[in-house]
Amino acid sequence: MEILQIASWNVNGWKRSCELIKHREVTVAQFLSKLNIDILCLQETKTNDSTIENEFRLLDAYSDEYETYWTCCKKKGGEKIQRGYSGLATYVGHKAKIICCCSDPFRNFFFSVDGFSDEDLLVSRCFPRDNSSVSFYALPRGSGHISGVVSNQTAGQTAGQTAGQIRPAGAPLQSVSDLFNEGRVLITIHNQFVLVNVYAPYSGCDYNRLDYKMRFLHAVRSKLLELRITTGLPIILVGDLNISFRNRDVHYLNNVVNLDELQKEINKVSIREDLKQRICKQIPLIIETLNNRDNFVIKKVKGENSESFRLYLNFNGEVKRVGTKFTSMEEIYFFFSLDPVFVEDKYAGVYPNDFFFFLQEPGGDIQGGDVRSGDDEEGDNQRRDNEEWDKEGIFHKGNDHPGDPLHRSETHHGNHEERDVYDSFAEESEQICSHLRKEEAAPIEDYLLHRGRKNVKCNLKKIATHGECRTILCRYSFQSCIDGKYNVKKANTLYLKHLNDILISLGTFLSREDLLNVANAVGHSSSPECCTNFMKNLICEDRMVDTFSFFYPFLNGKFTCWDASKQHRMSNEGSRIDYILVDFVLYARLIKGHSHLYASPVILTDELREWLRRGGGPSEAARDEANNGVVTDDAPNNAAETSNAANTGNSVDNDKAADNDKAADTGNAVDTGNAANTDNAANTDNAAHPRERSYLWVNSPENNCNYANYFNRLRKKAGRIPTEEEALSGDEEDIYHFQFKLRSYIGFIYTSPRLSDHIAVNCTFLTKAKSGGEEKRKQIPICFSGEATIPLRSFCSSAEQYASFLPLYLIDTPLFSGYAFKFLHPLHAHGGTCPSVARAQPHKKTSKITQYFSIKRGKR
DNA sequence: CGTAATACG
Repeated sequence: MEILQIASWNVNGWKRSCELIKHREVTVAQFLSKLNIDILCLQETKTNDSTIENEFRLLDAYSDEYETYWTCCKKKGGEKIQRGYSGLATYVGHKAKIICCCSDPFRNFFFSVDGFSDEDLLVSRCFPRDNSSVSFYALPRGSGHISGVVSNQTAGQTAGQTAGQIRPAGAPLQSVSDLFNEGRVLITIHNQFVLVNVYAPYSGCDYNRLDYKMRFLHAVRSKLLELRITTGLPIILVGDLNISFRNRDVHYLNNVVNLDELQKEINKVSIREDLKQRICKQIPLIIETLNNRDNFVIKKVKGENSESFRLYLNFNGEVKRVGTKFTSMEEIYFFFSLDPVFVEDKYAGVYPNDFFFFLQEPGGDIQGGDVRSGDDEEGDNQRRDNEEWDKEGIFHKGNDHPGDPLHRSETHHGNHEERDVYDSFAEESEQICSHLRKEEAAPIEDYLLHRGRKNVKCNLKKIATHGECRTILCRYSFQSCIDGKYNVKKANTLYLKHLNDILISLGTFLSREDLLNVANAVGHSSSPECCTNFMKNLICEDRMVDTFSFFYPFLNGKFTCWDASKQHRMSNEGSRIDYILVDFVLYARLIKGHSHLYASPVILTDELREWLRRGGGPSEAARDEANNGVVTDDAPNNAAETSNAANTGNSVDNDKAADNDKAADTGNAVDTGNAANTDNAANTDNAAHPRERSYLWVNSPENNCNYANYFNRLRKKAGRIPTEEEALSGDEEDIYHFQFKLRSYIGFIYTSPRLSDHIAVNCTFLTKAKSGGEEKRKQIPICFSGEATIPLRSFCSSAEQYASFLPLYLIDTPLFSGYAFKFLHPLHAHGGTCPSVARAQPHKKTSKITQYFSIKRGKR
């Protein structure tokens, strides 16, 4: 049973991290083989083209054991090239055979297209959570004109803006590709999936770049939609998304609590009755105090070389000091004022809230250029030259799809919503796929279109005739925010740590467990709602699986990133912003592995060391676990373990096993309302199943904290790289290598904080479906796009099933891609390169590398 | 505080 492990890691400068890794492992290849990583996706490499070319040895960019793909920041803010910023790399081992690669994903995306009308609409779907929508239009050949796109060269000449455009001078409407040019997306297409490596922009501590970030994210989402359609392959989206979407994805003290909600839902919080009453009594006073800034008394304290601020609050005449110290007045008001906080959307009116792309036969009037081989960078430029740029730059506001108002009510207790989605999909998908196999497409199509799924609008007349059209236009629209402002803090909300500060000053003392219980019951992520909604759309609407939270919905304290400047890794005060999301189709191939292992950040505490040495555990529980196949040897590659993992019901495609495991997780879950579970897991000496006890012990908050900072011990205060004399003690050596002994299938790889302020996240797949192989694939190749080799017409007539299901993409995305994936042949799989995406080559050991990376920097 | 170029996370 072949398995494939993918890891994603924000390395915060690959040059240095790589150097450190090589100091221990000699080569990156050895590091990868030690961790059984077949594909390593890196973010924040901070490299540039010339570094890759000139210092490829330093970066281990060339090896016999893998290929490497790179993208770098081209420029920032439309200005000069910023070197040493952002940048991605994907290291691909030979096992994960790559078909092609694209480092310029938005080159065929447009902000605006003219020459189509509502009558051309095939089908559209609105996603009410954030009012984003996807629409397909079937256009007669030759219609549809790219507009609103001004190349950089002509931008200066068209400075006199058309009426109706609010674009400030000096902010030319660029092409989509030119706007997202910071080396943040790297796509590799493999035999069985498309891998999208992403580094989402950081909003900035003052949310200065939230507008850019949201537009970037929506662009990525529209690219995912395009990739699903044009490749027929499922997507694996990995990387640093700079979003924590659940309350559990941020440290409990950094959860945001709504005071009204806390008051109303106090009974959901498992804390002592007297504490509940105390809190409920004090909330009105807190609200009253914080609502009037006259109650804020702020004192400036001069330090030796810095100043800090202290906060005193006037509680109805009683003045109490709150918290310790703060860095600024603004910070205090941001945290303690109950007013909502908004930030301006600087892009409002500058860029339209639409992304367009075409699906059509080659040689059409719009795309112009002929099909070229992937490594011909001129093709792109020629295509550009042939295009008729509309210098008016008119764009349309995406208001065609009035949907439900924003904000669907949602609870924040785990991710039940996502689970319901998965469950209902799995059932329905099975039914429909079996129907499809019998080639009875039409009734199913009718069924899907007519079953009244709301938010879907379709034009049945157009659908009936769209085979005659030769161009399909796809439009992704989004509502960036309301009234040109993003809400980054809601009214009546406080960080739990600040609420705690206030409660302390009022004489109410909550224990760590109490606070954790408050966070789990009514806490919210501190990411802005527009960001969490984006993630929820990926999961609930596009139905991707967040591999970590899906398998571990209730774990607390599992983070991928910590603020290095504040040494927060020591206290495990972090956030989970690095993800591996997969299209639902791949869900059945994920290897869950052993429950405590894919929580994985296993650290060598004395107890665990002893546990390992004995091959048993702190109890019969762990021994039981060990006998069950816990890896204690140094050769996690051995076949026995692999087949064990794959066949003993740990693989999720065995429904029964999955249910059992899920049940175990839920039973152990800390938010069962039992406060004792949370922090005292290790000590809980109840009658729980040994396996559960072991699980609780390994995943207790104490251990989480240990995991988080254990490798700090490797941190040497003196010198950047330990010299030979500083060679690590046997103990540390032990510890270092320990992380490679226990194999994690889905979870985290707790890399040393010396390497990066992020750790790596990983997940593992079976490369072949388990149950007796797949259904026989049809010899109908799927790959069509602006530069596809398959004319849409012939495609439609020979694969009318697939074509007729195109609209269903919107109605049931996983069904669509599941069908394509299961039954049709991706063109890429046998055709070598894929013309629609091949735009970059693996790094090669040659003196002239740069030519392969100058895709977007060619002449315009 | 660390990476990298003098900003950014």
